[in-house]
Amino acid sequence: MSVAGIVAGRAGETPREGRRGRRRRDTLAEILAISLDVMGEEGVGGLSLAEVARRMGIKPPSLYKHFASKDAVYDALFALGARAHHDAVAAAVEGMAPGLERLETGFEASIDWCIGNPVLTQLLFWRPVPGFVPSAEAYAPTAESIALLHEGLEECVAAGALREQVLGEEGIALFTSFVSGIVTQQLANEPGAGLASGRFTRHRKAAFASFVAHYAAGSAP
Amino acid sequence: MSVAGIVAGRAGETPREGRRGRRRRDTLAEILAISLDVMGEEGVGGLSLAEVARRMGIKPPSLYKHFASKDAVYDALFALGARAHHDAVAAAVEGMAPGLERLETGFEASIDWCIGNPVLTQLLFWRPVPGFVPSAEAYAPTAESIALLHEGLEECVAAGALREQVLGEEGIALFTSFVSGIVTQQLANEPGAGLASGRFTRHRKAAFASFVAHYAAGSAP
DNA sequence: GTCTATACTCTGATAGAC
DNA sequence: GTCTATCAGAGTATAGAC
Repeated sequence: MSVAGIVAGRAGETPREGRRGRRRRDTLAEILAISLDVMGEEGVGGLSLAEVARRMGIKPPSLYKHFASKDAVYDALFALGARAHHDAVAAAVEGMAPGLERLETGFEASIDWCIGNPVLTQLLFWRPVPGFVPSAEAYAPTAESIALLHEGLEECVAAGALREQVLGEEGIALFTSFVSGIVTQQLANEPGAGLASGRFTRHRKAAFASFVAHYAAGSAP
Repeated sequence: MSVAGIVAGRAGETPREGRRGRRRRDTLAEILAISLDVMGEEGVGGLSLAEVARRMGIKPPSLYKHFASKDAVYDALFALGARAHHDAVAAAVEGMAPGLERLETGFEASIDWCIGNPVLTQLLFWRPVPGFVPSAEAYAPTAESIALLHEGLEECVAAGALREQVLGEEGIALFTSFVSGIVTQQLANEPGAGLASGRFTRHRKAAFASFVAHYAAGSAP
């Protein structure tokens, strides 16, 4: 799902289209979508509400009818991103039979979403905004993601595919670190590349294989 | 080595110490050290030369006698960080016998340095500063680090400890991604923790073991 | 919900005296 | 190398009319 698709149905809209001559859309969603545009161009920490207002064809004070502060915009984007990421992974593994294949599908879906949503990924995983700390509500979907992952690991253990050790803190830490590492390296060093062509994402299957090799039932502890 | 140690011998100096009453030190190094302080407090992208000048007890224009622009400060810090990181890893493996143990020592040293220098790590690995692109000179030590890593992998292959496949792009990508992933997760989610206590760095040996398990000679391709 | 007007603070950077 | 003075601009946020 694209950035625009996450926020609202903004696909096909030209950036400089005037506010008046446009079909009525949810202003709140538009603020978030344009904020993402600005963050993509100026850096995640470079969001300026004045610039957002400029692009919307309104004056900065008008934005404060929708968001109490700049951090409130960040928080809304954090919540939205965490939710979208979780939903993307959950949707990808939905209906699959338990086992390593399902686990790998989730692994891939997570990386896929991050590469497709680099701005939100940076906000979620890198915390590049000085004073901003996400609210508990915004952070909530992350716990769901961890639970989903733990469930997937449990299935693999139950099926005899992975050792029990993977269910501890270590397994979760390694799995998320591997995702984070591939995504971070890719976005930092080769931002424009796609999932298949990226110098790092290209080897995501090898990364997953490493994880499995370490925890495979029958391998050394 | 501490941040202060990297830049110059500033250990034990109190932050508010006046400029006049202090033993003469290299102003250039002091600018960089205080810049790191500010970045640590305000975020990497939140560096303000005015704030640096304030803490040094001088006026902002004076800084421009040493650095042509704010990006020049970032670039100097990038160069310094890349060099320090490389040197830390090189020093750790210096004199060790070739093999997996040497490789793991480098792996650990890299993570160790990053956790000990979170601000420089963010600058080097996350690119959180909007317009800033490091110069070729600043970036140079990174190539040395890659060469050192490649050398270490070659030794392991020669010794029969790892499969030849590790020498391709994939091996380098995975190794650096694993380091980056553990460090990123640790710094983003539990910034204050140390190497041994961190929820993610605590499992760095398991991450290395995963890498080895995947490429171990005799394991499945 | 939008506007005008405004208050306030901060920034990076330059010119030129000393 | 330091200063004063200054530019030229950005930003967040609020008050209050409409």
